[in-house]
Amino acid sequence: MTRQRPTIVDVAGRSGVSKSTVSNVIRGAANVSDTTRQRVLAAVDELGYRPNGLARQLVQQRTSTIGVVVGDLTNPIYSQLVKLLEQHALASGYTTMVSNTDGHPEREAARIEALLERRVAGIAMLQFSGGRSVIDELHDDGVAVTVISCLEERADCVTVDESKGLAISVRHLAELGHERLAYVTSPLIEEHTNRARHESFLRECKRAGCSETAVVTLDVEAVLAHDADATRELGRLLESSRGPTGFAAANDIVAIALIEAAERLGASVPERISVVGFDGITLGGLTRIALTTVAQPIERMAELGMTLLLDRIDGRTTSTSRQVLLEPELVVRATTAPPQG
Amino acid sequence: MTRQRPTIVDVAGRSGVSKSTVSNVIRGAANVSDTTRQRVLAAVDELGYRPNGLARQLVQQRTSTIGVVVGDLTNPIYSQLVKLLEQHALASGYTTMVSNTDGHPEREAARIEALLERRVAGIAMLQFSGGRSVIDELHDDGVAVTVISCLEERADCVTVDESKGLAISVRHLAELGHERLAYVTSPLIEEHTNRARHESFLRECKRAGCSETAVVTLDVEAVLAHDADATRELGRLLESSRGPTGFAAANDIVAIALIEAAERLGASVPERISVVGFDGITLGGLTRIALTTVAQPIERMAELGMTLLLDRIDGRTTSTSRQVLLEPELVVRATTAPPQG
DNA sequence: GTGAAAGCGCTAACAT
DNA sequence: ATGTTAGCGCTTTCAC
Repeated sequence: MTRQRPTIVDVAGRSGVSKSTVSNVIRGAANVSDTTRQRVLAAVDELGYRPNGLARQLVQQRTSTIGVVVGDLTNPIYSQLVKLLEQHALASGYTTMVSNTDGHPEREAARIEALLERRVAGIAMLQFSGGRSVIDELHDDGVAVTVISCLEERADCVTVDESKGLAISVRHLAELGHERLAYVTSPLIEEHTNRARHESFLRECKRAGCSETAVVTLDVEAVLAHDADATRELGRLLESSRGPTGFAAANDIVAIALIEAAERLGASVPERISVVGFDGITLGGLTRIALTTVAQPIERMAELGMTLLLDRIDGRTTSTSRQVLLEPELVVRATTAPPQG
Repeated sequence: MTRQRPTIVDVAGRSGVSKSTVSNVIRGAANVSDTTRQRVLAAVDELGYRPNGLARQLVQQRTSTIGVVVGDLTNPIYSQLVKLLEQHALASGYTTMVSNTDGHPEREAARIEALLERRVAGIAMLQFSGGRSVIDELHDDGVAVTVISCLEERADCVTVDESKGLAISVRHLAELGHERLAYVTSPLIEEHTNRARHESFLRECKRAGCSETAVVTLDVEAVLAHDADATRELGRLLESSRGPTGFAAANDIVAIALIEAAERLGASVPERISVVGFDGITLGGLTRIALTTVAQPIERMAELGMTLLLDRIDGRTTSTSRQVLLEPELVVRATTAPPQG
C-alpha cells in the first residue's frame, strides 16, 4: 500500500542541489538564494514531498509531542480540559497525545511508558493515580510533568484549592439548615483526589457542627443503566428517618447520578434531599438539571497548566516544583434547598 | 533538564556484547543464550534504559500510531467513541493520537498534515468535513483511512444507515400525530452529515405526509450559556399557532439544547412540543432528560471501525473501499407525545 | 550561498 | 549464538 514516499534526497536530486540546501529551505533557514529556494519549492510540490517528523525529531533530540494522561475522557470536565489543553499546545507548536486510563494505575503506568518511548517533550496529568513512584520516576527521567486538577506537591501542578473544595459544599448545606450530611463518590474517582475531598468534607462538617452520617459510593454507569443493585445502598439510607438530608458529591457526574438514583427511589431533589456537585460541567446548567455545584475555573486551569509545562520543557523553569492554587466558586442553582420537616 | 538517556550502545558496553545482541534481547528475538539475555537485561535495568521509539519507527518504516480526528471532543458521543477506539487500538498494539478540529475544515487539514508528518499508520476520522480533496489526497499518499459515524463512499467507512437515520425520527413523530415538523441542527455539525440527515428528514416528511415548516439552527454553547439571542429564532417559531409541534434534531446535544431553549420560552416538552434526538448518548437516559432518540450502536461502530482500519494498515484488505451500514434504533422515552389541541 | 560528512538510536541482513 | 555493517531521513557543523 504505502508507496515509497519521496525523501529529502529525491527533492535534492530533482532540483539539482544538495540535501543540506533542501533542508535549509524547508526549515526556512537563512542563507538560501531566492532562485534556489524557488526551484527547491517547485520540486517539493511536484514530488509531493512531506518532511518525515520521526527523522527530524530523532536527530534533533527533541519532539513536539505532549502526552496527556486522563482518567475518564467521558467525563465532560476532562474532555473539556483535554480540548483546551490541545488548543494551547497547538498554539505553541506542540501536538498532544491523549491516553485514557479509566482510573487503573497499571494502565496509567503502561500509557506513560508508551509516551516515554515516544520521547514526548512533557506530560500533562489530569487525575493521576500512580502515587509517588510514578512522579519520582518521571522526575528521574528528566521529563517535564504538570499535574492538573489534583494536588501533587512533588510536581508542577495547578488545581483548585483542595482544602476549600468540599468545604464550600458543606458550608452551603449547613447554612441552608441541613444537619446530617453524606459524602458521595464513585469508584472512577482517583484515590488521591477522593481522599482529599473526603477529608475536606469531614473537616468542614465538624466545623459547621453537622454530623457526617455516611459515605455513598455510586457506580455511575450502573445507575445510568437503571441497574437496581446500584441504588440499593442509597435506598437504605433514604428510608431511615435519621438519614442524611444533604449530599456533597465528589464531582458533578456523581451528583447527577445521585439525583437520578434518589428520584427513582421516590426522594425528590431538592424537596426531600439537597445535592451539591463539584466541577461545574456545562450540562449542570440545564434547567432540567439545575445542579448546585462548586465550579472549577477550567479555562484558567488549562491555560496555566500548559504554561507551566511549556516553561519546564523549554527550561525556562529550573526551580523546584510550583503549585498554583485556584479559587473554586459556589454556583447555586436548584438542587439545594432548606430541609423539609 | 533532559539528561542524556542511555542508548542501546550503553547497554551493549555495560553487558559486554554487541548492540545487535542487545537489540535481539529487547525485541524478544530468538537466538540469544539465556546467560547473555540475563546479563543484558540486568544492564538494561541498571542503566534505566528505555528503547527510543522514534529511532525504531524510523528504521522500521512503520509506526504504531493511529490518528483520530474528531470534530468536537466535548460531545459525549465522540468522547465515548474516542475512548473505545483507543481501547481497541491498544489491544492491537497501537497508540492513538487525537486531534480536535471544532468542525473547521482548515484546522482539520492542518491536523491531518501534522499526523502525516508523524507518519501515522492510519487515520480514523469521526465526523469529517474536508470534502473529497482530503480523502483523495490521503488515498494518494497511501495512508489507511476509515471514516466512522458518517457516510463516505471513497473510503472505508462504518456508519449508521444515514438514509434511515432521521426517517425514523420523522416516522415516530408522524405516528404520534404530529403534522408540522422542524429539523434542528447546529453549526458544529459537519456539513456533509448535516445535509444527509436533513435530506433524510425531508424525504420522510413527504412520505409521511407531514409538512416541514422550518430548519432551526441552534448555537448549543450560547443556549447553555443562557444567551437570549440564541433562542430568538425558536421563540418566533413557537409563537405562531401554525408553527411546528414536532422537532427532529440532528443529534442529542442539539435536542437537549432545544428542550432547554423551548422550556425557557415557556413551551414545555412533550406537552407543547415533541423532540427526538439522534445518537443515543448516555445522559439522554437520565429521568430528568428522558430524551426520545435514535440510537447509534457505538460499541459496534468503534469495534468495526478499528477492525477495518487495522485490516487496511496490515494490507489484509486491498480491495476498494468497504462501507458497513449499521441499523439505528429508536429509543422512546419522554420527550415525545401526541400533539395537544 | 552551497555542499560534504558525521551522526541521531535503532533494526536487519549477512558474516562468523 | 554473537558480531559487523549498512542504512532509515533528517539536521548540523564545517569547508569551500
